[in-house]
Amino acid sequence: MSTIGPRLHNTLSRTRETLEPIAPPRVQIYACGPTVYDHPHIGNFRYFVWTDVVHRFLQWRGYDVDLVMNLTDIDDKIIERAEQAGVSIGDLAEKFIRAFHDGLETLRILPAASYPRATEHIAEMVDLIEKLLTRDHAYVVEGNVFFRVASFEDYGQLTHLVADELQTTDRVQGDEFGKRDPRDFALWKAVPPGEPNWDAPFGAGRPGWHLECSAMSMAAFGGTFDLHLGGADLAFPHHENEIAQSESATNETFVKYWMHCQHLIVDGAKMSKSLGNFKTLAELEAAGNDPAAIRYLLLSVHYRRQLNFTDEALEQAHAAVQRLRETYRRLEERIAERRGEASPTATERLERALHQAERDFAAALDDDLNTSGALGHLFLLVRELNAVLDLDGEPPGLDLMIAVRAWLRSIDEILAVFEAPTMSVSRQHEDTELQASGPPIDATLADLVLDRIVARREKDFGLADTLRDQLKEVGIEVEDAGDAARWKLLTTTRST
RNA sequence: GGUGGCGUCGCCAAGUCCGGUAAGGCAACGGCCUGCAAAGCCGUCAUUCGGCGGUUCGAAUCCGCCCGCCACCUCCA
Repeated sequence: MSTIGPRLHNTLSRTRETLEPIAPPRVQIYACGPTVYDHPHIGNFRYFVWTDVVHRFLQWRGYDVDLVMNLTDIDDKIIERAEQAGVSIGDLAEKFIRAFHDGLETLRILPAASYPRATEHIAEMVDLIEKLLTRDHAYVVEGNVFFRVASFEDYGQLTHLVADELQTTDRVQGDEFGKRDPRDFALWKAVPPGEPNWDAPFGAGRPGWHLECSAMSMAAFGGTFDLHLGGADLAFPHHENEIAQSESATNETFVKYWMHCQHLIVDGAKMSKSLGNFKTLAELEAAGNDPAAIRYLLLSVHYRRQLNFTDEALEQAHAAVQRLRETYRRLEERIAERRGEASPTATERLERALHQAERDFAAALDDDLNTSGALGHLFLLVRELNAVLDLDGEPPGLDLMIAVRAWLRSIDEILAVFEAPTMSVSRQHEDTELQASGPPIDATLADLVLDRIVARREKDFGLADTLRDQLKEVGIEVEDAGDAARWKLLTTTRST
């Protein structure tokens, strides 16, 4: 690990700050997780992929990352949906927790160290409320407990929203429940009998939303920790309230660095069911999109910028991923061949490109996770590498090619887009073994690829072309490579 | 009304904090390679960064004004 940490944009100071963890090399990260009332959508996954990039990058950078992501498994929407569906809250939550984990796996998001659930930390939340009541930071109204925002002097430090300037919405007006100040928020909600509730000294009820993150982060890390992640929409009021209730209870600085990921929009507009532009990962997958292309698109735009998710952007991401994989594959092939005498010119050229890429890629990510910039530097190496691999009979030195491969593997520890499922088929034809490989397809189609190699060997180009057209019909493109053809899937990216 | 952000090549998108004369990807076009392709390579592709002023030897980057777009504003990542 280099001694100087990366610079990250801290929402608190609104500037880039050098990361200085409380107890290096450990970095404690708490990331707001999903409320499990529905299938996660692609916007959720932009955020989850980003938390993964933070996780993987800091790990790559030598930190010992301790990532905790909560699961909100009790809230108004969950209760509502469970009732509609006629299932228990637990079953509903369980179903969407599974969907969430499936999505993480699809997008190659590393598991967090733990996924604490709100319903498993009710006791800690009750303790926290009692502490706040004792310190006069909270008050009870008919079984509801509210946090008294006026009692916390620094309220608003994160988002700089001034109470008088806030737009009054119906939601605020309709949700008073006897609050003394509109800014006050529920720590504990008295609930009608019949709805799920937990016993507490101030009456049966269930916890307010903001409380769980304070309670669970404290359970994991104590009163103060390094880095708190969340979506842009959570800064206010969720995180503002977390700070207020946590610091009021502990008198400690709750979090050193806050980072927020900007939202994703679809075709230039906010994703919403009424606009018909609501996309879930499961739908995108079912439509035949490469998960790596989705991941690439989600991480290729700087996290503090809105990302416009379109079919065209997805296609472009797919093309970019194909290029990376193709170059990596060519490199592996060359390393395996080990033929030709190393050319000093090629070696020198590639060496320079590698060193530059190593330096610039890391520098870009160090500068507030500039993934777009980092990818730009990566592609400069890709071009040089391809050019050098094209110099037939004058390969770069083997050790250097191995070093380049090692570096590509290393950065893929962050990007996680190189790996692609493949299948291979072969056939004995006369005295030669014919081979073909590509992404998994139907065996009979793979057979046609082999038939085509035979046709080409026999110079029956008419048949070869017919077979190629036939395969193209079903979305498979064949690339000739002597007796070992490759195929790839034509870009089938479409979102729905 | 308040807060945050954005407007850079046909499309996507860095660069703006720390001013020095426009990364990268996709697409397109010409060439090499190929039986033909694909992939890859070589070359072409923004005298210009929403507009207008200002500061400066020099501005996409700093300052002012204006235009347009997006998001958030009390339980949506």
